[in-house]
Amino acid sequence: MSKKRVTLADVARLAGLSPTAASMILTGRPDTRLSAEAHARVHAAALELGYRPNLAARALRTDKTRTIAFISDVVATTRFANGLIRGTLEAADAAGHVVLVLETGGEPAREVQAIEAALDRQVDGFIFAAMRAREVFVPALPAATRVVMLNATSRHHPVCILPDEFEAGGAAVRLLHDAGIRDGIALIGHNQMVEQGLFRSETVSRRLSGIRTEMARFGLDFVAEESCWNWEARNGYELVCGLLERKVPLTALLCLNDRLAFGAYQALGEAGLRIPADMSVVSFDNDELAADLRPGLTTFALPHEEMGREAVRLLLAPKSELGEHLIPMTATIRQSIAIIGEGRGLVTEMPRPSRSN
Amino acid sequence: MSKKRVTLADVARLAGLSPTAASMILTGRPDTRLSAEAHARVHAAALELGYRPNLAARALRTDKTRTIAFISDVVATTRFANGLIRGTLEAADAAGHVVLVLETGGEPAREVQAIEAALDRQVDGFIFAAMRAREVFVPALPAATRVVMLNATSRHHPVCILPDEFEAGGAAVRLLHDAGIRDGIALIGHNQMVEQGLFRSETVSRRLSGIRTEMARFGLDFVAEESCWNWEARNGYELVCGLLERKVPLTALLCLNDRLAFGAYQALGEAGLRIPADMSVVSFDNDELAADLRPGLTTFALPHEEMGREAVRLLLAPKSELGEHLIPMTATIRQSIAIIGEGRGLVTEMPRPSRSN
DNA sequence: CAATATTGCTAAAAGGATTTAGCAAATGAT
DNA sequence: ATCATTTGCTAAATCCTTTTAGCAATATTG
Repeated sequence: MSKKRVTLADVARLAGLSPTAASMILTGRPDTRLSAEAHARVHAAALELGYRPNLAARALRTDKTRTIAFISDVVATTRFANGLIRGTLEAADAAGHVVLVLETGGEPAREVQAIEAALDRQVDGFIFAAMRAREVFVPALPAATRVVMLNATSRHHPVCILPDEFEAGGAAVRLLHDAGIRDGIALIGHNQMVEQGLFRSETVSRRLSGIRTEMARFGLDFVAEESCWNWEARNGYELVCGLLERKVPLTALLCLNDRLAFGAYQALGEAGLRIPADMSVVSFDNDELAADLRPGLTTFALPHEEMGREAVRLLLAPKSELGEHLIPMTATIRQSIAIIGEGRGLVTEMPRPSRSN
Repeated sequence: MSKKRVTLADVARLAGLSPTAASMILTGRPDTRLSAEAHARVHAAALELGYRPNLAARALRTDKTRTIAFISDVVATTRFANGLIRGTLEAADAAGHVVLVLETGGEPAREVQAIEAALDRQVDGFIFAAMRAREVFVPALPAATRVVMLNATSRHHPVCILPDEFEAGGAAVRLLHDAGIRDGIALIGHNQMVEQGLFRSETVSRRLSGIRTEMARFGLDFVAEESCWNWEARNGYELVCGLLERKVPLTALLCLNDRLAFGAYQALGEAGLRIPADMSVVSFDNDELAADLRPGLTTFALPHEEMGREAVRLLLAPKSELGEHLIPMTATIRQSIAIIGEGRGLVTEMPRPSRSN
């Protein structure tokens, strides 16, 4: 009938024991010498009263909150890197932790604020996530703070998680090669600066490096390398229109992301070319879009969800496992490549939640 | 040099005052009678030591954490309702609060767990969000708990925020009417069950109701009402292919979401029909997709971001403002309607973050 | 049997803030 | 000069849990 919260003292009283005993039993201390009967009485009392420990009080004493701070530029608030947060939430939940999500828009001032807000709340660790894999500036933190960089790197925090772009780049080339394609392959979205790792994501330069390495291994050459700065649908459209106008002999398009590929689809459609009969297309990201295109787009997914899960695992691991953790990118095979050889890394498509409003 | 946290006692000591005084001054109590000099000394000391209050300790005493629980089915982890969380984070940040994000996948068991995890951490209030606006089951909560339903409703929690679908439905019809279109309007995605509010989102039934009311007001009739259960691109494609086969005389397609519209684009494209010259299209959602289509799709955006902000405002408002809070949906005018009259509610398109990996 | 170990449990302190009750000095009223 | 207020500040209690140190009773050992 009383409106107050049930406290540990209440449980102890009902069990006829001291709060000390109740605490030891409920927190499952190993070395305690309390009787089996005491255990039973305390657990029964806790159940009967519906006891829930006050985590603020516990945090005050133990400095542990079972709370993780997820600090990102725009991960939670754009659709792009959504899997990162999905994986993080899922793994945190499984580990009995909870996630404080803070977005900074990449602004250093807000970043500092976010970190302070999290520190004030005694979080157990930090995950710094970035929408595009990149070096992220992390303001100074207390020495012992546990930190994992997710889809990001940092000079001061060596534990980081990245997609294995080099391998995926090679795999994309293999997919075309296995399909019997030898000539007329165009690279869509190449950019000198990016390739040299000067701008944007460091990982994309690895993707390109993987592509070139594998092309060389097979003795293949690009018939064209179309460069652009942004990777939007419009850019893909314009680049492919250009190629068609110049009558470059094309067999396959290796697009650096799905939006470029979407633009390519539009250009090819308007030119009356059929995919994959007249042209094969392969791409990266596995955007939601890729499944809706006609025909479905074969593309290498960024393993965001898996990366998020791994971030939580590393953050809560007993000792930190330093270094880069590369997560494999798997191909989702659809119908955009005229497959002659057998597909590798084939993944059946996952059902997605459908939407109605 | 010491590694320990700076505590209020340290500040008080440095200022030559009691912790009581320091607390009163730093929390900015109004009625205190402490001297101006004392204020100055305490603030100076806090600054010098870099004092940050321990929120766990404060929470223990005051039961306030400046933390909000955002509990949703799949909002944070799908791209669809992303704006909800963006708006929430933004407004919470502005109000000096922090957001605990918990996803339940809509499973009642996980919902209960999530609520308990949040209650254990003494959150100041709950926002229950749903991907599609719908009645959400909320497990019992302590009586005084502050709750806002976001894009959702609940029998027990009267404060809710919904998009103004009725109005938007009418506005979509007006857009076509203003463009001089009188005949050959097809409704794509109609569904009897949805319209009666029996399934899915309650708000979509309002959207349909707004559409029909406005059609009636103008004395217009649909030339066809194509029904389907899912609202994916493939459904739009199939429905429009069907209409074309049956040679229904079409002028405009009123699609119930952008994915259906995307499918319609594909079907029209394959049939060699041009938008908007041969066919106007209008739709709902303002999916990212809508901007990438050729031509750009005119569509009514779900005001998710604004809704998220409003949720925080209502949650933290001094007294709860009961009832439904309808947020207007604004049209983003692109090129998919042959505009003859003048466009209303025209919104220039916002730049979106571009993406490269 | 006396000395020692073990068992089963508890009192009290600690963690860091807020808040209630109240003290001493200065000021004002009579 | 005396009593009542006001001013400026503080001691101590409180929130709830964990943890250290240790007590009393029983069991074991020499």
